[in-house]
Amino acid sequence: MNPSKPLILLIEDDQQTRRFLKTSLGHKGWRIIEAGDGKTGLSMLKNDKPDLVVLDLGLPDMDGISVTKRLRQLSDIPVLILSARSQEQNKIMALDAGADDYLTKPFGAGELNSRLQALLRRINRGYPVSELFQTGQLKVDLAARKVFINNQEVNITPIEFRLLSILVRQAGLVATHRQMLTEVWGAEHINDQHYLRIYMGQLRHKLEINPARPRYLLTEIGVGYRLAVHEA
Amino acid sequence: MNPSKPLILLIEDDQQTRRFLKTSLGHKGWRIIEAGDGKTGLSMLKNDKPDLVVLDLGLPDMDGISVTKRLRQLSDIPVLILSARSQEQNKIMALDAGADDYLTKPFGAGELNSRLQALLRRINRGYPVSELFQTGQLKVDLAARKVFINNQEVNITPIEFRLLSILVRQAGLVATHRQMLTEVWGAEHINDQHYLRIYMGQLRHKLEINPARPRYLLTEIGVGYRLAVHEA
DNA sequence: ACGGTTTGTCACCTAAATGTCATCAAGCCC
DNA sequence: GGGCTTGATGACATTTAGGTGACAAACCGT
Repeated sequence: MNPSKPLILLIEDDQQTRRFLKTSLGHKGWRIIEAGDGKTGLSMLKNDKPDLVVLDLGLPDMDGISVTKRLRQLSDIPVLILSARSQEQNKIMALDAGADDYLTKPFGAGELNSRLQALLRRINRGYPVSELFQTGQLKVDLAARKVFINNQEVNITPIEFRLLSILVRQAGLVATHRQMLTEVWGAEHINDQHYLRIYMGQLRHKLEINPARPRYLLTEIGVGYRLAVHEA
Repeated sequence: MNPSKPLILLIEDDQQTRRFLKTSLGHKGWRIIEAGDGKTGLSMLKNDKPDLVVLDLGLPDMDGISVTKRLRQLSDIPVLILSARSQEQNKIMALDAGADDYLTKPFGAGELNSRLQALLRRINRGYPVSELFQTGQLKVDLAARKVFINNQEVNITPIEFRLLSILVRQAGLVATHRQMLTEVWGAEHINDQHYLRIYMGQLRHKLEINPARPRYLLTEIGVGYRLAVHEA
């Protein structure tokens, strides 16, 4: 997490909106970095690690829903969508794709500010700051995004890591198929349990001594998966 | 936190809105409990431990902002505000008082559903707590889906677990054939008591020292089954 | 003690859930 | 641009659980 003021990544192509937000949010105590299109936005997400993303749906290079999904694949960061489209269907699609909030233009800077604060409140409560989780010979550092088995770092892909962090955050308890699928792929993939099999399989391959008899990543048939808690 | 469907506490005095939400959200897989005023709502929060609160701002007994603040004092539960007032100042006040989202009437059930899902996604990232039920040498952790006998974990199938949870939730009391059959197999299987014999038999086999003389899973002839409550 | 009723156990078969392998397309890094 | 990594997808193997019928045992009132 960043030093004092929270950092917003603003992905928006319209110059006028950008200026408006830059000054109004700046006055309310946020730091802001900007991207004019989806591609730039996604790469800035990786490099600058902002605390929040404000995303305009109407970008020149990619459609907003895709950007949202991509953001979700890359991180758990809160996303607030700005859009001129006020039809319910647009909102539903964006929220189901993983956005946290949806605000239609025109909007007031005050409301935006309060909504961003609300998101930040949520995130700061739920998230463990930076702790090393350990069970048996498996160590996971959520903040640093690193995984170790027998003190050896293991290379983990984004999707694998997101699945693993869900399991870590509720270690010992069951993460349901539904929960894992919505958090990683979005609500519309609730039935794609196939995905889970594939990626849980890959995780097991990387983390388990004998993937066929897992010690850490346990299956709960008909329900989901569970990370076993062992002594160090 | 209930393992099955998320539970919404709806605090709303308008009958029409209540009916509308009850049916539309019900169809989307939520369970709903209702309160007609702020006082009732706050007490239901304590007693029923819902997963989310949907709060109308215009209540008869207290103003909505106070209810929101009070909710926040009592718990971290996500709160979505419904209101007829669409002025920015109202939204800001509600959000700053601790609400997570603000939706103005009229709104669509689809959008509300997606917004609630989004909130739930966020909250699920906290650490759930698990409660341990114990009777004699039998321990059951409903959240973790784990069962222990003599401190040894026992493997339990989905149907077995569902039956066991029914018995745990009303430990000491009789669960009728009818209740167990409808909860696990659905109302149309009320007469298939054969199922119960099979699976209760399997449970006994796994949990009882001597399945023929059960200490935990007792038969109530002609009525149902009962989980015996013993000292630790 | 007896017959009918209720409950428990066994073995088997099938269907469902899960896991694995191979492949293809897209993005990313030099 | 070319090699490498990652994610998505389909086909197939494997494991596990659920359903079913036959039969044995226990229970209950008379």
